Amino acid sequence: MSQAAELSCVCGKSGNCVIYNRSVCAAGSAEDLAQLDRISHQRTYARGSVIQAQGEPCDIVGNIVEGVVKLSSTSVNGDDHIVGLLFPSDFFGRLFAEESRFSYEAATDVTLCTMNKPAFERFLVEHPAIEHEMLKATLDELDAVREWAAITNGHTTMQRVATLLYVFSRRAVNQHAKGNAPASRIVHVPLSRRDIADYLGTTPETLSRNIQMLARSKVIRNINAKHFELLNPAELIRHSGETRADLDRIASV
Amino acid sequence: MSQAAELSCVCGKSGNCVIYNRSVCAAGSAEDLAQLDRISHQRTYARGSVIQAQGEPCDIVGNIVEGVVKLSSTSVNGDDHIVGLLFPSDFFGRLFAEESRFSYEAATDVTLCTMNKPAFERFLVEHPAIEHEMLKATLDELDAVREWAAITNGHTTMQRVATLLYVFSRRAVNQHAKGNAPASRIVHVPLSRRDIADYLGTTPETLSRNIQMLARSKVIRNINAKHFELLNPAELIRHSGETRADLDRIASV
DNA sequence: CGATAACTTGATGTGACTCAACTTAAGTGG
DNA sequence: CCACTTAAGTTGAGTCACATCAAGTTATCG
Repeated sequence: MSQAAELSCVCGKSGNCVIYNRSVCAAGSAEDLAQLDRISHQRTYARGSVIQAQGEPCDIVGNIVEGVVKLSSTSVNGDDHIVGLLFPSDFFGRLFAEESRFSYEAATDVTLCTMNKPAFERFLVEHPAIEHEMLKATLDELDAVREWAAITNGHTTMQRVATLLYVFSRRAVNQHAKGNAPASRIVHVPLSRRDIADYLGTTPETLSRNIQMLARSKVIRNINAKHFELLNPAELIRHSGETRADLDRIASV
Repeated sequence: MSQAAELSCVCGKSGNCVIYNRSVCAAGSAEDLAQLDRISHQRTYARGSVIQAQGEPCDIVGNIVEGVVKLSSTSVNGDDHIVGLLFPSDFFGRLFAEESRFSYEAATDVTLCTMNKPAFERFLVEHPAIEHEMLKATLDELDAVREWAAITNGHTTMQRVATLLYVFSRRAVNQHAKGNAPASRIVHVPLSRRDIADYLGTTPETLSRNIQMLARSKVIRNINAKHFELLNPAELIRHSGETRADLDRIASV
């Protein structure tokens, strides 16, 4: 937070953007970025606030600069379901549609680089190279969502929990360090138990039991509610029911 | 089958394509279509045959002309998971990637309009308007996959079964008739029980029990394994746990 | 430091998976 | 074209993982 606050907008031509080299903006020329710079500006949202409500007309899109945004669907009987998590450099918002079928909510305090949706849509049509990047990114996202759907559906809660923990440990590495660095021993999961449960398709109670089970068997150690120490990564992978290669692929998206 | 066999390719300039007005080709000019016509040709696959194996390099893409293609993922322990079903006019294949993370298999006998992948990719880059349509279609698909993920995850098997039956009844209507015609009384689900189970994230046994339960309570009537008569649509909707509006939206994708 | 939310732990009921037998449908070759 | 074979679908019994309800414990924030 403190660091991101002093940075210019994501696509700023000054080039000091934290996520620049990982977002779609990377495909644009200096002039393109200058143009994007004009239609974008940074905004912060407190944890829990709604960025875009389900079914509401959406007028902003953009990139996550910092924090985690949850993409969720609330059914008629009131239970939430998280269908996606968005991390720094991920694009948010629903292009080319009147309204969003899902709600975008700040799962942590977040910093976003927001743009007026119609303005960005016009920009895309005028810049096929960047629209091409958007298409590629969307195709990757589609694969990732399907992969996650396959995981949440065919596996036990323990397998999902283990997968999530391992993927988060890898993702943190992918974002901070470069190359194929080993997984950090400390895993930070910045989500509440309820959000994790909604993402994994289970309840906070069952989730807690599984986490404690992993802690009792010395696979992880609970530092606090959102921090874990990875004592036995190999065992964690075994619990996930996936191969290491698959897990690393999921984490890389 | 018999009818599709005598039709020219999907994007044929002769304009007698069955799915033309629903596929991305609709955005192209006459010249564009002629160009597509040159790189595409129709192929048929027998039920059960693999169009594109998981993890294999993929060299073809295209549109479904007739039949149903299942997009599935096989995990290490061998159980299949269907992450998507493709119907006539849907695009298949993984653009801009070396290999497909999922396998494409013919769930019924299918007729495809296939194109050489690199050739179509080159075509897209040269035709931003059509690539724009691809992006919109992909965004729609992403929404649909997420919506389905939310359904399979938070609902009981009965709710999923009811949803599937209702959506299939609507989808058939959307494809054959035009406008907001009432749902047909006869629902045709051209998939095997195993495929349906893999799609719904359950087993053939549990699926069968739920279908028989609906039949016993006179909500549907089993004509044969793949055909059902809708005796009480309102009850079916009630069993699905969704609103009618939501179901219709799902079916329209 | 007190209040409220977040998380953990316990007890209990049940939906759905598993293994297994049976029935019906779909191919196949003589 | 019909017996034979094999696959597909249905039904049954038993078990278990997980949701639910409820109480207790630990964080978090004013």
